Amino acid sequence: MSERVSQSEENVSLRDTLISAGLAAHLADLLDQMPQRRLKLDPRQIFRPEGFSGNEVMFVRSGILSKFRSDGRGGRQIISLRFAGEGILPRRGSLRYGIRPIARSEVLVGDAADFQRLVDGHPEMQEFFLRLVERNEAICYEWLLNTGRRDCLGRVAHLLCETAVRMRAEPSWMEIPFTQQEIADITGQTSVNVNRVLMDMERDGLFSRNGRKIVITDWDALCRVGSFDPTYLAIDL
Amino acid sequence: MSERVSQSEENVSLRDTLISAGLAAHLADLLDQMPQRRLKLDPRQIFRPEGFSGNEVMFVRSGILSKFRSDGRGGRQIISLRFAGEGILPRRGSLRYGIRPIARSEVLVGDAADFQRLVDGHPEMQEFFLRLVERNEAICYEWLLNTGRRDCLGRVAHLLCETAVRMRAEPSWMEIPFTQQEIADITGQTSVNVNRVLMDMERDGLFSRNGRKIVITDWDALCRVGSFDPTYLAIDL
DNA sequence: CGGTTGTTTGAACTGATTCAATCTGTGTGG
DNA sequence: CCACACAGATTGAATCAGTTCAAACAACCG
Repeated sequence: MSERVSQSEENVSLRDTLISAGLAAHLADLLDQMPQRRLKLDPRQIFRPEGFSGNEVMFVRSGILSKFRSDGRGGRQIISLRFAGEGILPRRGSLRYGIRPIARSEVLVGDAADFQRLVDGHPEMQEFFLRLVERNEAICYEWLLNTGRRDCLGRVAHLLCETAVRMRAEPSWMEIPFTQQEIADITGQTSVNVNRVLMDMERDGLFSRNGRKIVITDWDALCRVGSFDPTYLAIDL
Repeated sequence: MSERVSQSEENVSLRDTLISAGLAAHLADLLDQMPQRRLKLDPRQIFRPEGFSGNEVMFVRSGILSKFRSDGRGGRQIISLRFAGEGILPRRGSLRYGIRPIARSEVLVGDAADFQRLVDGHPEMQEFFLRLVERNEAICYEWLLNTGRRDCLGRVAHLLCETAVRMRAEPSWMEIPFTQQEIADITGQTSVNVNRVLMDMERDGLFSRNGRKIVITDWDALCRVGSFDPTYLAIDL
């Protein structure tokens, strides 16, 4: 599909990221030239509160955005992630979720109407975004299986695998972008337990850690623990 | 939006159901006239196994379809439901989930290509299905919050509320279409616990039961327990 | 240096699972 | 109409995975 883009590279252009995600160059140019604001977001500051208008497109240039919902009692569930090159499409009405960057992120925000015009005019682009929507649906189903049926080890392992693939991490290592609290918010657990799971997995020889940086010593075993099969993340078939 | 269609009525036409879901009559006619097979499905018989081709459209005329995934060890997670009038759109490649009717169901199956032609030719129809896709995404997010953050009582209450709305049940009562095992498969629990939750809720005066038939005595309280807010299920805004 | 944010650890607790048995309702065939 | 089979619902007891609360520790940053 696409050549590997280093995870450490901070200044990839949106154009390049879209192209590496499978969009034709001339269409990526069109999106790149759409009227847009470029915003730098500080990590963990709420960018859009729950209930905000969905009348805008967002593309992640670098970093990670999360969609989240809060339950009544201080809890928070992260329901979706957008890595660099991925986007949040417009929705009619208001969003039922909030948007919060995970790491320091750069985002392009455009007008829903402009985006709609572009997509309507280019069936190939429509096709591209349809695929992304399908991919997001597949991810959502995977997460439902994760929170619904897998045990704590499986949940975290699956998330790590998915993250490694979506970040296009080097085969051997990656910098985990999440705090343990965020891993808990994604997998429906508590940070305390996530911590214990991470230590268990390290003890079991799945990877070794140094702060957020982990060296995956046994990728196959990690996939097995998380029953992870990456095919659902592929965009080109 | 739409007039109430009785849940007991078995022989509603797809056309009517689509219209009541918000599709213009002449477009509903077109879908109705598309080449299609009509199938009657027995409850709980797997209709499409996991990994089946996604090269077809399905519309539920009556009954309920479920998308499910099995974990390795006998467990099963239901990741999505389609009630009468709802459909499963084509996907490129193969499905990562299986399809299984909940109740006795009648389904229309058409060819992906035929469907695509229709949609491409009618922007209004495209708009309609886009909205349904967005609705399904909203439901999926709601389920993630459900399995991830709510306790067993909240999960079941939320499911009951959602089901009542999507079945267009009478305000006062409904026939629960699920076995307790299926409720467990949806909410990420065990059937034993679901049973206990149901008895608790009955004891708390949220509803009274007679077999699968429940009379909801306190709808507001049920909504509160499940922190259910039906706006995400609306199609027309 | 002090403040802040995130990680690690322990101990007590509890919500939910597991396993196993019983009960109930429904449909089938004799 | 009864006997039987079968699927689903109900119940109890033991167990355990994961939470809760609280405290200590580490890393980072102005």
